[in-house]
Amino acid sequence: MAGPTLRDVAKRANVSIRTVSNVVNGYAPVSDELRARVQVALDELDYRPNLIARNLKQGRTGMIALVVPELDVPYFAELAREVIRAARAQGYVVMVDQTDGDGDRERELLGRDSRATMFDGLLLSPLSVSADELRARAHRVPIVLLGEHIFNGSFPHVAIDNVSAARDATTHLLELGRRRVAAIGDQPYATGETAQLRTSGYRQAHLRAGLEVDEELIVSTPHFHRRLGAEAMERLLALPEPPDAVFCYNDLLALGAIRALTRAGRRVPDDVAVVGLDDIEEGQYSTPSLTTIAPDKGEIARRAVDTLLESIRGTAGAPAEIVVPHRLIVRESTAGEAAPH
Amino acid sequence: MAGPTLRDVAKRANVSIRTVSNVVNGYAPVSDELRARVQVALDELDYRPNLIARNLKQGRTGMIALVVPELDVPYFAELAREVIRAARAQGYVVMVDQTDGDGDRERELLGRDSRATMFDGLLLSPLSVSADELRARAHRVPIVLLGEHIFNGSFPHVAIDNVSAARDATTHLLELGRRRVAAIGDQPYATGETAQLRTSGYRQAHLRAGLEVDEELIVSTPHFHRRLGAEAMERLLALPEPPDAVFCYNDLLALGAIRALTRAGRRVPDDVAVVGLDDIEEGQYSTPSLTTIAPDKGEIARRAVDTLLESIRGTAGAPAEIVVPHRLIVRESTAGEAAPH
DNA sequence: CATGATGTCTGCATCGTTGCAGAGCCCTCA
DNA sequence: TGAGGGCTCTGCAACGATGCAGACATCATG
Repeated sequence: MAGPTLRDVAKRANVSIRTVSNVVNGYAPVSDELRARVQVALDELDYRPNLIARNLKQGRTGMIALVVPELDVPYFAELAREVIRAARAQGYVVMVDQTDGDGDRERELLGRDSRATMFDGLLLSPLSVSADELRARAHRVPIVLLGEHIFNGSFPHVAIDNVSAARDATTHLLELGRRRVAAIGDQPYATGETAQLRTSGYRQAHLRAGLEVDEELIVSTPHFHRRLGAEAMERLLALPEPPDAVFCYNDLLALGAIRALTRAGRRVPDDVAVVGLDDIEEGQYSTPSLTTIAPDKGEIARRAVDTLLESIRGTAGAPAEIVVPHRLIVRESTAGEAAPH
Repeated sequence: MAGPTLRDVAKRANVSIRTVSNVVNGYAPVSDELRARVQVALDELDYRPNLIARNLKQGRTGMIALVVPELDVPYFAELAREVIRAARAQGYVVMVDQTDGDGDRERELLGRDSRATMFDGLLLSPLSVSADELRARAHRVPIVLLGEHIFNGSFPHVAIDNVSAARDATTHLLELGRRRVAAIGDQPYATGETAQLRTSGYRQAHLRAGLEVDEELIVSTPHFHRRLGAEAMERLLALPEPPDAVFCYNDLLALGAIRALTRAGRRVPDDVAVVGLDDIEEGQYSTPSLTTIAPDKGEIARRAVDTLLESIRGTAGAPAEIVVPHRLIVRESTAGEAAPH
């Protein structure tokens, strides 16, 4: 199973190992005659360089790791795709790992026996590891954080402006004339920082419109999955005064909410308008199609990869908070008029 | 940036490098006193083993690569999740790469300078590389193929029985009393082997029901994406005698088709019933929810990983065609009665 | 002709780890 | 007492590649 090594090729071509290496890499000048002879031997043996050995010698692997909670959450899958593409453009490959949203697994990744040393850098989308834990554990591998707002000067961090994104979504609903706008996805505990930022934006929108927030309309969910969106919506529909619009903290929640509305016989957007966040492809094809806040995923991936590579090459400045643009995309789930009350 | 090595720890604890290694790995017996001293040095320096060096020495990396066409296609994302999980259960990590459905990229992966040598094995879901090409290029790395039917004895291959899956889907529609059942997703050219198997199952179902296939109702699509499903459906609706049911070769096509139907004002399933294939999570929450053929993805992942590891460990038998079960899941998109013509 | 510059090619050391063979030491038992 | 065995611990070589310094031959130059 083990392939031929430089030594084998060298023996066959009757030259030194070093010369074969030079031919393979084109490093040093080699005469045409020798080069040809070596090339023949390379071909005959079908030599492939052992990248592990090369990596050991050079102290780098050309691999970065992307760690996300769940790969089958469309947002992360789409982001992963962009990251892989951005890394490839810079000559790096990406190893994708998922933590299943499990804090222990996230910590394990930073632990003593982790495979982190195999990578030149880490792109991390943490769910429950705190910045302090990260700082305590991650010494030697450059890290860039994605999405979650646990930045405190220790690590570069790439994300959209969550507050203004949520504000834009909510304002859109208020401008449609909706007056009971619910919010699905708050997470009022330590690791729910992103969710809290979005709640903050939701409140700001009301404040600016001179409206009160009905606290009953803010529903928490431990995760951002379809099922929880549907359940939260059902609870909202059971209120004495149900909402006429919902801002969901991601598209999956929104799709779940729409599902619950449809099942309950409510029309979207006529009875209840729905806005999501993430702009996953699915939202373009759902019925009704989904109005959403679209983060620029390509830009997130590129900035994250670029920042990580700078850090790897040692050309990085101080860790920065990088804010990537987002925009509102209006589709059917909010396109109609509000039904008269 | 470079961390402490065994040598550094050894120097500090005043023992040999080998003893430190023994403590780290627990290989050989070490007296309690020495062990304690070494442990202190390990902790003080925060030693982490250099996995690249370990890999070089041991000739294995503990990494396998999973190569799929597109990671943001839900089926592949869900499969990737299962593969990562199955591999982790066996102590392996998975590097996910995508080829963007690009044959050249698939070939590049097998080429001289590929990173394939970094992996103990390859899980490949090829789109356009043929078995012959694979055989010619992939010598030393164990390979297991997923999904596509290019098996010819050279490589182990894990997939569902595509013919019977398609037959089951089509039969379900026929048994509902539908009589003009369309098929979306045929690919009548060299690299469309899987699609052709499904077309074959579609025909078999008609044959067994004693019905003719109207060739006009079989629509080809170069890819399996939502947009193409919608476009294909529009073409079918434009026929003088449009279908009253559609079997789509994957769920994305089906969701696109449903979208086109809804937009055209047709009711699903009343006017047109729709069946997909893959059982992606999205289909459970779409409106209407999607009847589909569900491959056992967990089983596919486990069998593929197990087979690959056997091959890596050299305990494999002859390459086998492994068939994984599937089942029909009936949801709203076919649950109703056909509308009277 | 001596000198140095240039162009090829080579051998040795090294990356950080583990496999292997064996050195000491202490204890047991004939 | 001394041979044998078990327990710890160590040093050397090796995995397969590249960095570096230098050997050797050739050639131009003063």
